[in-house]
Amino acid sequence: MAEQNATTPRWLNPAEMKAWRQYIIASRRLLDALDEDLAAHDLSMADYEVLAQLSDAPDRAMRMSELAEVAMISRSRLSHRIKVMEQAGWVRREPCPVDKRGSFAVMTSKGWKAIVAAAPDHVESVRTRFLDALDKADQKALADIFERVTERVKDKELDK
Amino acid sequence: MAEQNATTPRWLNPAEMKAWRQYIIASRRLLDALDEDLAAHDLSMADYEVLAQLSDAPDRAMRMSELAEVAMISRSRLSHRIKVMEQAGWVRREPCPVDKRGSFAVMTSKGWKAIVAAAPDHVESVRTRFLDALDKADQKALADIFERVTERVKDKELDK
DNA sequence: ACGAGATAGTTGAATACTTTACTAATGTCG
DNA sequence: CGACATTAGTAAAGTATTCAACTATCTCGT
Repeated sequence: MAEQNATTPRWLNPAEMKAWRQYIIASRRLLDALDEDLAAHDLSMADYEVLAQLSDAPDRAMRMSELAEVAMISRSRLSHRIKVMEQAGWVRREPCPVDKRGSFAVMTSKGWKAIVAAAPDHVESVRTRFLDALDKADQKALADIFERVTERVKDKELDK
Repeated sequence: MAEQNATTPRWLNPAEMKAWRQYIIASRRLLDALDEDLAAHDLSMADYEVLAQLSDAPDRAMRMSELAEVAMISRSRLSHRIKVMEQAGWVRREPCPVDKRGSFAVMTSKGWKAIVAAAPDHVESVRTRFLDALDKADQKALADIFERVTERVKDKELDK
């Protein structure tokens, strides 16, 4: 249960409200737009992230749990997605010899082709829809701000 | 189909990469955390947004299409959500007398109580997890940046 | 006034995701 | 060693969301 805010809540002042609303609205639009762009390659942002992480791993193989972790999705969800990626021929599973409970997701050459085909368009989307709106100072400011946000979110995570 | 990037793609340089990754990762964590916080009130971010928008409308009533628009979800999705909110007794539908195709979503007093109960906790979440990481200059910088992002995304939307 | 197209809203089916529970294997601590 | 808790991964069931019709109404040009 959330803590009781017994005291009068401190509503957002106009500047806070503007920062929050602009951020949250732009982010939704941006993410939707990036998803639309990726749809041309039959990918969602989540699937792209899974494949991108996998393609960066040694031998383009990764344990399921670790892949779920770095792609920031649940194990169950990853399991489902890998099932459909397997059907698409982009990935196959291999048992882990060391830990017999475990299994690897391994990217196939077809999967590699898929990510290589999608990546340039995706990067270009990120540029034209997001990065091009930022000068160098903005890049730095954003990186710093969201690094702090990550810290805060993580901290609060712990004390629950 | 996406435009062909026939030329060598311009990959992200380290500063660009950092801004993008910090932003995207922090945002996912943040949104997940806010959703978790709202779960204490049986709400998702999307449902909260629907109710918040509705509670701000004159007579706490709004046409379905307009509500979908401002809450940034599809009409179909809104239709489904309103069905469950109706079951929860938070909202009821009323036919529009002027346009007989149309209908209003109207917030009930029970729905009002629900949003009034959730809002202070939610605002507090937004503060502690996000706004508290920003000083006044950051607030301004963020608002400006994401205003530009919204413009860019909207512009590209048009030329497709 | 009327017919072609647009709009509002909903629905059912398909797909995606979450939750919960389960198996099998591993770690751990007396 | 050997019970007990923990971890890896999956799967079934339940819920949510998208997609593709579909109905009813409205708009507009002629």
